[in-house]
Amino acid sequence: MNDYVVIGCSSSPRWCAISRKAGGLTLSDEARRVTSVDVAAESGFSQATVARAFSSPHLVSPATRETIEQAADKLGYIPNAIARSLKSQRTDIVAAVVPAQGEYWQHALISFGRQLAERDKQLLLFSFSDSADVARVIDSVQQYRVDGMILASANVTQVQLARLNRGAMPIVAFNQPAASGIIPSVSVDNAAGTAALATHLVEQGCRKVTFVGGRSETSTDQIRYRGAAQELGRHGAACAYLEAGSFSYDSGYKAAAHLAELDELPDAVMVSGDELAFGVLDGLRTLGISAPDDLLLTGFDGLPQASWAGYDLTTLVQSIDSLAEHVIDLLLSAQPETEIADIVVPGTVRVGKTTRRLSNG
Amino acid sequence: MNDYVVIGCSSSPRWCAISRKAGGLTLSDEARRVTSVDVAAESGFSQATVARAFSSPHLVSPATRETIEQAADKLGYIPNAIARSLKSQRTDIVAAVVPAQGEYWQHALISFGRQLAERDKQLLLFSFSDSADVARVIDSVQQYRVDGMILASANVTQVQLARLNRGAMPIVAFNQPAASGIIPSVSVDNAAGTAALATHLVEQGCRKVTFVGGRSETSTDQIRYRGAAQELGRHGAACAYLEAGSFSYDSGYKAAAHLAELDELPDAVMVSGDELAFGVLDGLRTLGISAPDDLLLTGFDGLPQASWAGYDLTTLVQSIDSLAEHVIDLLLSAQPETEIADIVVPGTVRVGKTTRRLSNG
DNA sequence: GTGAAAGCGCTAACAC
DNA sequence: GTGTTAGCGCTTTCAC
Repeated sequence: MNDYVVIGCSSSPRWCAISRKAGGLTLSDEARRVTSVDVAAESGFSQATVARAFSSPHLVSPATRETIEQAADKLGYIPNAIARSLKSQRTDIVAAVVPAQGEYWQHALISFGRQLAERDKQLLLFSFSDSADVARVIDSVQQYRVDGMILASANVTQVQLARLNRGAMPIVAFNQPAASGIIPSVSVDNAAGTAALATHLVEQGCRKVTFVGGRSETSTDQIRYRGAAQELGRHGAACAYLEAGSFSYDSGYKAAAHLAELDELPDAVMVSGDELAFGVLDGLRTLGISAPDDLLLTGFDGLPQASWAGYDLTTLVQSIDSLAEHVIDLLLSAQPETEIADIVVPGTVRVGKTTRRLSNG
Repeated sequence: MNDYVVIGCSSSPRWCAISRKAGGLTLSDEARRVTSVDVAAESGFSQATVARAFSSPHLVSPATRETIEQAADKLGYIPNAIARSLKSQRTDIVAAVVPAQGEYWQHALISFGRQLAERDKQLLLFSFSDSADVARVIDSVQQYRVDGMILASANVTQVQLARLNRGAMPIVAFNQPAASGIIPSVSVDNAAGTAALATHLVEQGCRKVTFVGGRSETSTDQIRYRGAAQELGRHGAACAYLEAGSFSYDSGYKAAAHLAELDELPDAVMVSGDELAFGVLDGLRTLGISAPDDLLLTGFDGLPQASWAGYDLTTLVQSIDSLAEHVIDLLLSAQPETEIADIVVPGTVRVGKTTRRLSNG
C-alpha cells in the first residue's frame, strides 16, 4: 500500500482512526404529542402545576418538581413554545430581513444569530434577493408575531415602512441610512469612513481619485461617495464616480476593465465595498495594473478576507459584532414611546499594502 | 470644489442624486392586536368566515371576501401564524442547526433560506460555535414544533440523536457523514471527491502528497483523507496527514509554516477545505513557496472565492444549491416509515492554476 | 404550594 | 356559503 507519514501540527501528532459504527438505536416508538396534561396524569399533579414546574420552577416545591420532571422524562415531554407564545404574547424570536447575496450580510446574519442566542432568543431568517420582494416578506414576518424585526439594507419605501405600524412590533433598520428618522437605525458612519480613507489617500499624495460604487441608487453608495468626495474636495482633489452595477466580486472585476480603458489612470481607486474591491483588485492585476504600484486602492467593510495575505486591502473596518449588539439592544429594550434612535458607529481605517507605497510620495 | 468626472459603466452614466427626505408619516396609533373577531364585528360576518377568507379564500364568495378584506385593511388585521400553528400543528418553519463559523456553512445557510422561501417556509436559525452546545440547541429547537430540522455538521452523539425521537419531527443531517444510517442525510461524495482530485494530481506526476486536514476527529476529514490516500496508494503514491487544528484561514496560514519546515516539500498539498486552502496558499506564498511552481495545491468545497483570480484554486466543487434542495425535499416529503435515506451527491473537479503546470511533467 | 377554570386567536368539523 | 362549536397546549388569575 502506501508509505504513510504522520506529521504533528496543532496538537500532538495523531493518525486518523477511521471508524464506522454500526446503526441500531432504541428509539421511543410513538412518543409524539405528549402534553402537560399527560405529564399531569402520569405524575398525579394538575396540569397547571406541571406547566408551572417548567415555566416558573420557583413556584413549585422541590419535591413536586422532582416528581414532575421524572414523569416528563419518562414520557418524553417537551413544552410547546407555540402554545406558550399564543398565551404569553412573546415568541422569543426575532426576525431578520436580509439580502441573500453578499459576504457582508452573511457575516451580519451570523452575528445577529449568535448574539440573540446569548439572550435566549432565536433568529427567524427572511432573505430576499429582489428588493421588490421585501414588502411581501415583511407581511410574512408580521404574521409570526415575532418579538422584533431587523431590517437590513432593504430599500423599503416610506409607505412600506408606514405599513409596519410602528409600535406593534419593534423594528430596527441595519445599515440602511435612508430609514433614519422613520424607524430606529444602526449604521456604520459611512461618510466619516470614506472621509477617513480619503484623508489617508491625500496623505499618500493622491490628487485624482475614482470612486467605484455598486449601485448609485443605494443610499449606501450615495453617502459613501459623498463622504469621500467632500473630503477630497477639501484638499483640492478630484473624485469621479464609476458605477459597477452591483456590490459583487464579478461586478468589480468587470469595472476594472472600464478603469483600465480610461485615458489616464487615477492615482487611487476607492471602492464602495470590500467584496467589490477584491474584484477590482483582481481585475486590475489581470490587466497588469497593480496596487499600490500603479495606483492605490481602498475598500470598505473590513471583511475577514481583507486581512488575508492575498489581498491585504486598505479598508474601513466595521465592527459587525458591535453594530449587531446595538441593533439587538435597541430591539429588545424598545420602549414604545421613545424617540427614534439613530445610532451611528464609527469604523476604523485598516491600512494594508494596497495603499502602502514603498517610496512614500 | 472638485473637478468631478462622470464615468459610465454598468448602464448609462449617471450622477448620484444625494437626497434626504424629511420624516413625517401618519402611522396608525393603536392598531395593535387586531384579531379575526374584530374583523368579524367590523364586516358583519362571523369570525369563522373571516378566518376562511384568509386561509382558504376559495371557500368564500367573492363579495364576502371583498367586504372582509376591506374591513381587515381598515383595522390593520394580520392573521396570527402562532395561533394557526397551534391548531393546525404546522408552523411552516424549518429549523437549521449550523456552525457559526465558516464560509461554507454561511453559503449553505443562505441556500436553505432561499429554497425554503420558495416553498413558503421560513428558516429558524440556531447557530452554535461550540459543538458542546448542540444538545442544548436541539432541545430548544424541539420546543418550537418546527416542521423539520436540518442538522449541519454537528458532531452529535448517537445518544443525542436518539433523544430526537425519530418520527416526532423530520430531521435531515447535512454534510455529517457520521449520521448515516441513524438519520437521513445528504452529503457530497467526500471520498470520491478527494479521490478525483488525487487522480488529477497523479496525472500531473505527483508521488508524494501531504493532506492538510482541519480536525482529525471530524468524519469529514477522515473520509476525505481516506478517499485521497486510497486513490494515491493505488497509484503507488504516498499520502501524509497534517492536522491544521481547524478549518479556518488562519489555521491554514499557520499550517503552511509547518509544511515549509519539513525536510523535503511534498509534490502536492491536498487541503480538506477551501477556506483552509486559501490560508495554506497565502502562507506558502509568504514563505516564497508558490503553487503550482513549487508544489501543486488543491482545496475542497468550491467556494466562490476559489474562482477568484487571486486564488484560482483547483478544488472539488460542491453544488450547495443542489445539496440544499435534496435536504429540503427529504425534509418536506418525510414519510414517517420510510427507510433512512442517505443521499450522496457527487462533486466536480475544478482545475485552477494551482495545479496547472506550464510544463506538464 | 396546588388546583380549577378561563382564555390566547385560530382551524376544522358539523349543521343549516 | 356561512355560522356554530369545540378544541390546539399553554399561562395566569383566583380560590383553597
